[in-house]
Amino acid sequence: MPPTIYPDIIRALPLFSGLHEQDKAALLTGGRICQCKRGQLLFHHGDPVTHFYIIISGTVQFFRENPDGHEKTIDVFKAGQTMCESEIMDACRHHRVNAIALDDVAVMEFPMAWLKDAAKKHTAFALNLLSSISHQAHLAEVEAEHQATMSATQLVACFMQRLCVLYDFEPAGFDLPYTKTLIASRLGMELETFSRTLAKLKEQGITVEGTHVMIHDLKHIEQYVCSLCSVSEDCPTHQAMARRIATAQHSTTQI
Amino acid sequence: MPPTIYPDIIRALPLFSGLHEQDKAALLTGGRICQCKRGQLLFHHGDPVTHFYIIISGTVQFFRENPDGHEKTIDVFKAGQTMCESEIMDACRHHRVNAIALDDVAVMEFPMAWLKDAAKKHTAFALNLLSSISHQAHLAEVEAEHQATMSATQLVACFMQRLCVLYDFEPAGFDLPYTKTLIASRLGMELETFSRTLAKLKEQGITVEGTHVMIHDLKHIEQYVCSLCSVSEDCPTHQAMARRIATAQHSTTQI
DNA sequence: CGACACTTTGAAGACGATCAACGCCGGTGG
DNA sequence: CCACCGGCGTTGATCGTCTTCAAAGTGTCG
Repeated sequence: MPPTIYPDIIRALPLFSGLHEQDKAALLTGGRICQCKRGQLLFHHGDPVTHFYIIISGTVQFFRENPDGHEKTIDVFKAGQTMCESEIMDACRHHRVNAIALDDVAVMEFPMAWLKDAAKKHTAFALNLLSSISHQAHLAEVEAEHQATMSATQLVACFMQRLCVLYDFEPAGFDLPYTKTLIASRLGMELETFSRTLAKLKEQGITVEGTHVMIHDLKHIEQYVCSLCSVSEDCPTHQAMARRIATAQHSTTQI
Repeated sequence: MPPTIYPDIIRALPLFSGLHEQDKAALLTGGRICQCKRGQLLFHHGDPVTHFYIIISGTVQFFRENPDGHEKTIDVFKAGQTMCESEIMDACRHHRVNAIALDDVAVMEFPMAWLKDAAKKHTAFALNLLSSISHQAHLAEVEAEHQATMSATQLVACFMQRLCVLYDFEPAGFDLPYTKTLIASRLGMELETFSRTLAKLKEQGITVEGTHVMIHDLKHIEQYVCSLCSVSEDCPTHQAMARRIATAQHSTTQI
């Protein structure tokens, strides 16, 4: 297969950085591209884990149901993100969540053994994988801490910040990339609570009208949200936001 | 150095499984044993990350302070557990938490580069590390979900279950391995809430008197706590509890 | 015996969940 | 073209849960 068929988003993945071009090309032949229509389940909670996935385009939701019918969104993935690496490396045999396509999705899927073999064969790949999973672990730990200690308002403010970093949005004005229902479920709160929280956020300098968000005072939000992690140099979200704050100061005082 | 000086707890670590004895011995020469008195800080939030640690004996607490003086316990580690591998592999330069010795602690510490080199040199080591960090990530994700969806009572019941698995306690009767203050802080709730929760737990079949805990109906607790993860085959806590439940059924109906 | 850390208990208040009603919008079908 | 519907979001009222503040009980150790 000519390597040109692989989207740039895959070739540029940090997971493959440090590999020789020919090794990368050889690895990529192990996967196949797979299209999912909006609403299609990629896998169910309880299904055997069979593949590692890289999202080429579209959005995938991980969620779990508990018997009383409630659904909790575990995470939402966009193009360029990978799925199930930790399930595979943890030797976890069955999926712990449901995965559903929120819109039309293209993923590249690789058999489970491919991931383990790639890590065995290429030291660089193994280190990239370690780095990526370590980072996942960190995010999850921070999330657990936030859920345990933050108010709903803080959680939402924090989420808005992270959105800007993940999607490279301009904090001064951007549109929510998915529905409020989904965001509320992602943050583990009720839609009603989320809705009311948006009003309170105005006091903190975040205006939300419809799907449009404006963060007026980045520095204040930074403080409001992460009084928690006062030493913030290592938090990528904070680093990215700090860069934006610095940039904003060079431009007009009020955007 | 003769390998016999290394405690069994280190030689038996899953991290070293699959390595040749001589490789393992060579690796172990890269570390040194380090004693910490009760109350001593192993490192501060914000300090540069310098070492990977394996606990030989004693208990270490990870915690974070936010400006308003509140402390949140991030995690508590016992002998046989490792610390800071994900900070190192995530290329995180500064510690994200404080680490303090809760009692007299012995750790084996290895320079940061040792961990990366070991992963580069030994495929088996890299895979063990991947497995261990993936597992950490999973635990953190589950914890985040629990914090977002469970009541205080459920959180405590769930914690009691995990204690039994981690410390190999007999659910029918065991003593809490650390103070209630610490447990409350670990679970992200106030001591008062924790204390009141213990009374409510009686209704669910868990009796707590002083530091002594008795779980009367394992099956019921299993259901009460993890109505969340109805497909539970993959959760090690559930597996371990399931085994205990099965065992309990072979003995007297009422313990 | 007193100091101190740890824990329990009570009363008040804040916060989020829940239930219910309604507004908005896009699509479908008559 | 309009009526109807379903998904989405807002708003209000109420209730239960957890936090907060305050006081007092328990235990250990010098």
